[in-house]
Amino acid sequence: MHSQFTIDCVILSFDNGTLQVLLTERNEYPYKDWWSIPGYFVDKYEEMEDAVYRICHEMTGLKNIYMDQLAAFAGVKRHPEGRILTVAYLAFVQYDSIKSKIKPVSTYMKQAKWFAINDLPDLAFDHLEIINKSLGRLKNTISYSASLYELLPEKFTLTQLQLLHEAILGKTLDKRNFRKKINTLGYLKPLDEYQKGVSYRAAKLYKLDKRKFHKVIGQG
Amino acid sequence: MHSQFTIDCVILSFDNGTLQVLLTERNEYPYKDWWSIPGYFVDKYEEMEDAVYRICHEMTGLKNIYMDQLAAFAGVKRHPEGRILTVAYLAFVQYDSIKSKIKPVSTYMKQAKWFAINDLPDLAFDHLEIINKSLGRLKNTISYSASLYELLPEKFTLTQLQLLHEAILGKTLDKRNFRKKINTLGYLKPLDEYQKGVSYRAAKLYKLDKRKFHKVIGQG
DNA sequence: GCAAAAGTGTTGGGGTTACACCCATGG
DNA sequence: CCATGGGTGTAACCCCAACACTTTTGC
Repeated sequence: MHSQFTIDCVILSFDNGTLQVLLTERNEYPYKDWWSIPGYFVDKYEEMEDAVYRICHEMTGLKNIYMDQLAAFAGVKRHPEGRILTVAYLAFVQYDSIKSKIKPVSTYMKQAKWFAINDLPDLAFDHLEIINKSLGRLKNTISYSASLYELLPEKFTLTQLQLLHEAILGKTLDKRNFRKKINTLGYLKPLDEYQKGVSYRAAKLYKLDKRKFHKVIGQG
Repeated sequence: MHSQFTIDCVILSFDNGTLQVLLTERNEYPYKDWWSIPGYFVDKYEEMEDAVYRICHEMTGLKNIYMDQLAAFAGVKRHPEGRILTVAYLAFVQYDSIKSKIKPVSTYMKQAKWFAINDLPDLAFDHLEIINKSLGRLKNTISYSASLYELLPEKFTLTQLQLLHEAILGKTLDKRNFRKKINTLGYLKPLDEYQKGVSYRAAKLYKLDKRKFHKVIGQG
């Protein structure tokens, strides 16, 4: 028995210099065979915080990802079978580590697939609007949120981090200034490891020092 | 005929150096005779943007105030008669100009009254949580939002503006630095008018130049 | 004249911007 | 040896924080 509202999850990632969003192909009416952001009805006695994890898992196969509430959407005509309110959530995940795990558990979705944010298919319901709202949120919370680093591999190069910032902000940044700033932040740990398999000078790898991050951000 | 979700309005104001929130005394069960933030059910075919104005007017007598969506709240136990999701909205209004107009239109509320944010009565439902979330939002959006100035009279002194910032940020600010910063903003218009009825040097009055505000903020 | 708040500048430090070349690696 | 991205410093400027006294007014 479920309630009369749904949860939809905007799951963003970063690959190839562009932001990616995880979409699912619907296997049920309405909007059968359309791409949509993963979502479903909340159970009657289920807290939203629990529902969002369950639904994300059932629709995409992904587990244990951290989601933030984005907004409620309740346009009278957003759902063809009568108004259904949805609460949208936003999550960041790193592309590579979960690539192979993406597969709907529920038969409600046929498949799940990444799409570049600039090259989306037609979307079910008002899901385009929801995605656009997510991008605005991302722009505002950049650099205040550890979850930004969920978008990158655990070990990343400074160039990857810069490309991510550029993709979010929609403008190019100066390499030297970017690195200077990164240094002053104090919560990026340089590793004694380097990129592999590239046909040019291998870049140093870094990782987020979560301890220090929370110390620094907690105060600022 | 209404839907199965409600809208609740956090209406903030500023008077006497402290933030104030407008609460309504409930005249119906559940939580009859309790103080609550004004809210009610959305009609089945009513857009949220319309509902929020209607509900605000019916419960408080206030019209034409601008509201922003804050978040959805849907705790299983938040409503004693079964889970009811609410979408909370946030508005700022200036205290003096609407003091006399505050009176519920609907009999669903007995009265509406301002409370200092630091001295709230027990509240119905999860309304305390909703108010606390509003204050967090206010802190984050300070100085980016023209609606901040809805909290002040149309003509205000720089000291009033400073006290408002201090109330929101929860710390004192340096007078000279504050004024210097205000000057650089470029969207506060000094008037050729002064405070009246004070027993000390009368302060110059200012008002927000909305034209310039949108020019400046639109770019930054 | 006194109480109460208005109004006003300067300095030092920290952060941001603009800008260009050499280095290491794989093919 | 060439193509590709990795990595590095300095100077000008702007913004922010710290700090105290004089002015105006009503009573």
